[in-house]
Amino acid sequence: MNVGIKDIAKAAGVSKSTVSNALNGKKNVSDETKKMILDLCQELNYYPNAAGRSLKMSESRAILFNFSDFDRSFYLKIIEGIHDFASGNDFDLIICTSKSCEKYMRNSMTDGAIILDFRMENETLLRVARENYPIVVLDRTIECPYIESIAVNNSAPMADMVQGLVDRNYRNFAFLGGPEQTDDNKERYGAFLDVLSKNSIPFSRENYFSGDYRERSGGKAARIIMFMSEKPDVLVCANDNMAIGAIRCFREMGLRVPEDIGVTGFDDCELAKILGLTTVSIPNFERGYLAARRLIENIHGKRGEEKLIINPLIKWRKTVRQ
Amino acid sequence: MNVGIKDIAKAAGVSKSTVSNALNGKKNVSDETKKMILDLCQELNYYPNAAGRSLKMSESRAILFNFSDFDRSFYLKIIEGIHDFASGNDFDLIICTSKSCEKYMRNSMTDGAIILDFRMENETLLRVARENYPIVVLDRTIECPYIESIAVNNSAPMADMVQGLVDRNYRNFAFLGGPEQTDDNKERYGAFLDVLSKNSIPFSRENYFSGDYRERSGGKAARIIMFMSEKPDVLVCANDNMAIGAIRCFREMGLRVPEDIGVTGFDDCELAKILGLTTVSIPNFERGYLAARRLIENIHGKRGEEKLIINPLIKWRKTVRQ
DNA sequence: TTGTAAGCGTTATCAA
DNA sequence: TTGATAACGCTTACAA
Repeated sequence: MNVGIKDIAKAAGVSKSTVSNALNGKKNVSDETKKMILDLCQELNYYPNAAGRSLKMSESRAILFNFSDFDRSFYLKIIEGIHDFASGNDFDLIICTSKSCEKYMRNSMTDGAIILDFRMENETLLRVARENYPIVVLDRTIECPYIESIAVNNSAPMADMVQGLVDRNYRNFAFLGGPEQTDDNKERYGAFLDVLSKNSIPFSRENYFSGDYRERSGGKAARIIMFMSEKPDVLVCANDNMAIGAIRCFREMGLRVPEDIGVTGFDDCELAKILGLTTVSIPNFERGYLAARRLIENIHGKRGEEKLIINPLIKWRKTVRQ
Repeated sequence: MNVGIKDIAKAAGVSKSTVSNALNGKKNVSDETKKMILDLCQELNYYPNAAGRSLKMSESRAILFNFSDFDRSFYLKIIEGIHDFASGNDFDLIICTSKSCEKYMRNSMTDGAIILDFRMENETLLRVARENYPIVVLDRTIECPYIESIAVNNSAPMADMVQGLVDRNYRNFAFLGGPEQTDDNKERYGAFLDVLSKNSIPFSRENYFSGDYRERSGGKAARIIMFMSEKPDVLVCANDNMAIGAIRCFREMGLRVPEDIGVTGFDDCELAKILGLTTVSIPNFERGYLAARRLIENIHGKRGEEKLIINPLIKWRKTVRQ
């Protein structure tokens, strides 16, 4: 149906092997024949079928990136970082958004994968990762020789930020968490609790709200807070999107930020900059770039580097009082 | 290296065909054998190799999306729309960011493609599109039975918006264009010129600035405008990102928007909402959704539907005077 | 320098 | 209900 290697062979009056050799720059083919074949490929508009090729070769010079949350625009920055390193190193990038991602990790179309999807299960990754299919995870840590992680240090900056809030005289804290199984959320919440307890500030579980990292769940929490008799004076959110949702909702309902209530986020997305949200800034382009570099090093057989940890900075802006 | 169908066959003591039949739900295999095979697949952690399969089948139930501009976060919305329809119809979505995209359009890993990348050449698309590889383009129109387009009506809303500016008593216009070869830009600029000429408002080519749709080029244009002796009273931008870049720069340099100069965009991205940018609102989730629907209809052989044109609305916000 | 033939992991056809 | 075999498009020994 499509023009294939054998069509070229026929048209050129040579064998398939010769065409293959010519195309792959092997030296056992005369310049004359080679030129003829190359011209013919152009003319007949031939393009090698990668399925056939990678079936045979089991290497593809391509990597896979998996994500599935479209609410968070920092994914674009990560993708850009991955793309940047990969294409600079002559690797293609394929992005997969579905759970059927497992299929693409096993089909010899890619040589390794970068995962940033909390719905992806550890078990799946452990099943798939192997000598010649390394994986880099961006949102967790997994003990496995073929899985590396580029971790973001969540605890330290969250602790510093909460301490900063205490120093700014906030005393009645609320926390809006993300999906509870995620390491991100655990670490952020853990650091938050630690600092409060270190400062002997009580925290009641009633002031914990459960969200899903999406803007909508920020609004939901804000609406509940509006009806609390004793309102918290600051809402610490496990990510920016929820913080933004909360701020919008507070303002719509007439609560001023930061005068009536402070709000903080985590991520430093585009909107955070614009809105002046106090938050923790994760360098996402760099994160993607480093992930791609690690993965490709692994694909080339370089193993056992030490775990990379990225240390984000706090951006004090105007959604908390000075 | 990976466990394959023949390993299962061997372990089960049956033939490859039987395993294949069992896995693909064919009815010519006894319940007993089937269960045994399925259990074995679980246990041995077998996963069919998609390269092998699609080589044989030349259909993959997957579609390809191509883009390459990471500055524009509306891509995420489009991806979400595509993903939504595709996964609802049991198609996988693969996203490709590089020019090597052509490779993936030809490798039988996908059944069709959606293109939104102005660097992709028409010629390439014409070469690739065929009976069983339909394409949907989102940023242009191509005459070809296998290429459909979901177009955004650029002219009408741009014309209405510029007329609205005239009605608001703006008289000295500047225009910041995108990449000049793109249809988007041509139509937006064309409509802009039309309305001015209809209103007998002169427009000098000196007031045309050339950009690349990225934020940075908005800043560049703004800086030039700052040094013009006779400043325009409104800057019409071919997209939001450039408008945002321009506004930031104006404000940094002490020019007030809209008091000293009006600014308009095109897209209605997230930031536009926050910043109160007057712009044209393109429904991107829907655009992606419709593109996926069209593409999958085409894959199923449904051809010759009429061209879809999306009509965006104008959002009058606060970067122009009332 | 070129060609022949085997094999990568599947599915489809047809015979048992 | 099952199994043997050919085929998909490609690369690669190895033979010519």
